[in-house]
Amino acid sequence: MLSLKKYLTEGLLQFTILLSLIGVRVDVDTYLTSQLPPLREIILGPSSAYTQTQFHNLRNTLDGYGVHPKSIDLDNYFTARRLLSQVRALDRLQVPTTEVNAWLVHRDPEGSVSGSQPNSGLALESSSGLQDVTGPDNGVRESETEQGFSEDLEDLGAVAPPVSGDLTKEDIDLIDILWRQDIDLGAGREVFDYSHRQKEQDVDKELQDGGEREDTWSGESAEALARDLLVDGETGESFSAQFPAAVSSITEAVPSESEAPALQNSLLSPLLTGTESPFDLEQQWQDLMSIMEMQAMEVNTSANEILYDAPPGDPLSTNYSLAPNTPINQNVSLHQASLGGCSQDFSLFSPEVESLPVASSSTLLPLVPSNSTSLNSTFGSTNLAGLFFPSQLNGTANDTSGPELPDPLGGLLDEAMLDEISLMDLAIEEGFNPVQASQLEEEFDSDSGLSLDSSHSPSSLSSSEGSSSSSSSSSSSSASSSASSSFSEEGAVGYSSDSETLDLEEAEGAVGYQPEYSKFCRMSYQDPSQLSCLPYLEHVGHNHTYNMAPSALDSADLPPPSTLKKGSKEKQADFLDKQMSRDEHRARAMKIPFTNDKIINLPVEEFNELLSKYQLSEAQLSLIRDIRRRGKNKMAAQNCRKRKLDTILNLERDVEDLQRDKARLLREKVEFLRSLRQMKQKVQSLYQEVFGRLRDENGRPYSPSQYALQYAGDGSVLLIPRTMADQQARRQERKPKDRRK
DNA sequence: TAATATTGTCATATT
DNA sequence: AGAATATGACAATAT
Repeated sequence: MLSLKKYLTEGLLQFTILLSLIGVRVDVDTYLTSQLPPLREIILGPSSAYTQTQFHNLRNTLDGYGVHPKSIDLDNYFTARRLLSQVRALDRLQVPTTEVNAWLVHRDPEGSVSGSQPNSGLALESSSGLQDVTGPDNGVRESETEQGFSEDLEDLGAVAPPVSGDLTKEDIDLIDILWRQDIDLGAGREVFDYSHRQKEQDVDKELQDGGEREDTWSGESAEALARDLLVDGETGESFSAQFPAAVSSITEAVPSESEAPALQNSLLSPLLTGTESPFDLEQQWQDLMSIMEMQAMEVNTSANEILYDAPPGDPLSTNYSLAPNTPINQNVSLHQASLGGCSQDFSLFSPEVESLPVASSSTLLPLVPSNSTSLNSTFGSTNLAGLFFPSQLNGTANDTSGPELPDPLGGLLDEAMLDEISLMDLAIEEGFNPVQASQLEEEFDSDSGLSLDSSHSPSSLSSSEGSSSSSSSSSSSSASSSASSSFSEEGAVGYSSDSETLDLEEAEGAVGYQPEYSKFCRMSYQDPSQLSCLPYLEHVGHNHTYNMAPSALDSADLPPPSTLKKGSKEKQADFLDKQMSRDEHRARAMKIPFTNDKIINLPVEEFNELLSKYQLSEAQLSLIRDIRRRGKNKMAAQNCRKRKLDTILNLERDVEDLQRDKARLLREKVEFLRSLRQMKQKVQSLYQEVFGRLRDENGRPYSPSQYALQYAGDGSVLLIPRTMADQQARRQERKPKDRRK
């Protein structure tokens, strides 16, 4: 048996956890408010309920255990889905619909940029938001560029393919599992929590059911990846054939700003011709992305590394690494001077790299230490990438660790998230099955926010006093499916027999139902079997019918009279005496002419009427009044305790829901980051594509060190000298800094 | 028998 | 003002 004290204590702990969770929420909200307004509602709903919880409003029914009204949960579910779809929408680059116009606004044949400002090119590019993706930049640098990227992406009209969804699911699942673990480990109360056990059973089911989903994509994606990799004959760039980058029109502006249709064709033809249908391309992209995601997951072994430090085999993550130094980046910059900003990203597309994730992560880890040779061999593709890109570009991209703007996304990876991620890593290390995880995630999502919704159930609110209502507390009571069992267990005086009708009466202080109470009470004591419904209430089977008249007990509690013979009558009487409450004994001693049941449960008027019918001594009247008072208080105490218990259980449920929400938000956050990474890569690739095909009036390619493409707000792309780009970049850099200070 | 859990009772506050 | 109810604290009882 579990003690109520323990329960209370646990409830308090849960409440504390809840508060802490709320604190976390603030952070999350800050990050996601713009994109995810509903999240705030989801979280605030339950939290607000706690502050306003009033026991008066709680139903005293223990029913509803295991009952999960799903209304709110569905909201959460759909909200999450919608948000995810939005995120994924960002991921889809539909370049074909984008019109790219390259204008040569200003020409600087002298190449002063490269000469006077050797590193300016880098700075410029990073500021424009392109370079950071490719470069071995550290976290700081990356952060600065990221903003520009997202904006640029929006300008490009990026739309998300469902591809990323498949990839991220696995990750999400893993995170989910971790979270579940966390919850399970932290929930000591589960031992006696009936509902909790049910949940656990559900989880087990989920684990069993969800084995089939994930296996399919990984293998296919690898093939698709290899098949999609192309190397551009002219530039040497390796890029994915599925690359949706279909530039509808690229206009090179000569100094006179006249269009050059020839260039347009030259640019577009290679991209558009020979590519497969858009659908296939997207599918292939999905596969590719999925592989990259998988790679990232497997490579990451330490909690903090997962997003912040880019593991050697995870080029994607390098973009988000907060740690200044990443082994692979260092190696690249030091030993492969030619490695271009984009080269690293493109390395992902190389079959070698792709094959890595398939292998166990252990193979990758040994490479982490600054072992240039191993890295080179492992990431041979990077060498190729370096060759593909002009040296100038590479040089600029390589290492510019100047004062950079903090990555706007960097804030997303706060301490809390680190913890979460670490958990995820642990789960991975412990051999969690991604397939199961995915399955869990599905179930998990569907269940999230259950209690939240239930807390808002109208019926519960209307129950007692309209003045204030604690949504959380009322939720459980609203579910009256198991009302009968719980009620009978504690012998609760008809209070909760009919939650709906009684509540209304109670609100008005009506006592009309009380005459029924004795019946309920008797029945409840009569039928101990019902007590077993709730494990922690089994003990309630004791007969505490102190206030019940002996006559009532005779009919109700005694075994069949036939079995009792004359000799047993005395025993029976003794038994009855023992069964009687103290007040009943007193009443009998005082020869009270009516039952305690009536004394206690009769309405005032009837009670007074009853008293008037008899000639009672002062002592008798006093005893009757005490009996009535004590009896009512007894019921009140029972109800009070029941309400308290409900409140605690509801709080516990709310905590679980909040934890679920937190996990979900975390998953979404990770997914956001992942999408952003992918988008940056795509934009970088597109940039290289477009820039590499630009030709001046003499048919010669522009030098990356002297010119740069710049995205305009209207979606167009301008070819401008790096000097100008540099200036603009600086301007953009300062603004955010100033705002912060 | 000790420890724990449950229930009853009282005092008090609230409705 | 009085009755009913709620609730914390403690006692009594049961397991």
